[in-house]
Amino acid sequence: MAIKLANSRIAERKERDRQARRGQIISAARRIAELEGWSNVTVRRLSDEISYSQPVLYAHFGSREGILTAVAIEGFQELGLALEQARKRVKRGSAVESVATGYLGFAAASPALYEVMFSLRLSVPFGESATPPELRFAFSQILELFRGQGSKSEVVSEVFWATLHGIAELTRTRRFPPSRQKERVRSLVEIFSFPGVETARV
Amino acid sequence: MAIKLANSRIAERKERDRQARRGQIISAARRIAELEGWSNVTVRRLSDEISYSQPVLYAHFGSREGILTAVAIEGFQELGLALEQARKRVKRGSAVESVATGYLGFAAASPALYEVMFSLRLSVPFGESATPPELRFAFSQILELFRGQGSKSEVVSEVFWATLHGIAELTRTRRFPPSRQKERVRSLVEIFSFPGVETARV
DNA sequence: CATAATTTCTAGCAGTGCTAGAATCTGTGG
DNA sequence: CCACAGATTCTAGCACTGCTAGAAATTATG
Repeated sequence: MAIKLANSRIAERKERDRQARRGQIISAARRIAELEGWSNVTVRRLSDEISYSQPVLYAHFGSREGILTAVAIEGFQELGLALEQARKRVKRGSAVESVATGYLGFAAASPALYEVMFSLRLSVPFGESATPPELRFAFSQILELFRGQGSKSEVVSEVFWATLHGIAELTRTRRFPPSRQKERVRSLVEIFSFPGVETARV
Repeated sequence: MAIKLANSRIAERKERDRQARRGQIISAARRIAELEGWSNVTVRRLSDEISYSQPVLYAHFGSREGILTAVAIEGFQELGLALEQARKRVKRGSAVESVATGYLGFAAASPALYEVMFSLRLSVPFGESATPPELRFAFSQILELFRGQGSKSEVVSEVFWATLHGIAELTRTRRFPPSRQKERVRSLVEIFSFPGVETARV
């Protein structure tokens, strides 16, 4: 018994170390990507940053794409939380406006993170069951906004999300000048304010 | 004089050959990208396809990215023409609907082309004067749709474009199931039909 | 035809993602 | 404390990438 307990403690410690290293890799990847772009996130570079050899990274993530996917999922987690906050504690204006601002703020604050979340196409369609729960959670925050729209709510949510994504992407890739962003949000909020949506203004 | 004329004829022929080869490269790149993805569009592969060595490609485009940029610009040209057609000969429904359908049809028909048009960020912001005219032309087709909106027309056009781009991207990267696309377009058209926009239905 | 100019190719560099097999380190029995 | 078994980590290398200097071949001209 004592042996088994000692064993499990060692196993736990190993697992902790493992998770810590995993976190280091992901965080190094995010940092480099945000500062120097994803093309500079190479396996060799990451292995230097965490002072391990390359095969260690492959033991963790299987491939370079596996690393990017892990970062992307972390990003969806954070986006979901940000949208949840924006929706729940609406300070001024409508919930739609709050979520829109939160979404675009997220994309603008971490452009490389946002890029990896949407540039690499996960193999599984969003509608299916194998979709990462982090992605579902983030989208559910938008769905919640248009709950009162009956059967249309899902389609309206999709179009709203598409608009936010479009603005984020066209801003990130410099097709939109950043100067008019506030006016875009105003226009977007106006467009997506139907009866039944929480649009009460203070 | 006769010599000079002969000279210029030779020069012309060389220029023709040059342009033909340029076209071959671009078209090979498009074909491979559409069939096997952009990661399979390598300089070596292209040089094989056109039966020339690699340095010839660099003489034409300077870099791999130069090739992709040339393809992207060709794409904007075609998108602009497609939108112009969609806007001018509106068969049934509103011009907004026609342009939306045309836009999404273009993106769905040539996903790799659409990808390269927006994934690689050209260095120059869209608003500035150095923007490729092909891109300006394409956007002007959308601007034309909301001409009657006064000072808001530019912002509304941007948001409309963003929505189309968002739907196209989220569909391409499998976040949206393709099944509901018609409903999305219907919802989008409803949302963007203000007074003053050509919304006359047959 | 010989020479000059242009075009094209060969061969190679430095870097990439990835992996097989060697080396090392860790925990456990005596 | 030591020797061994198993897990962990590293070294060294493959096949590929974008790109380019200098050699070779082709073309046009006196």
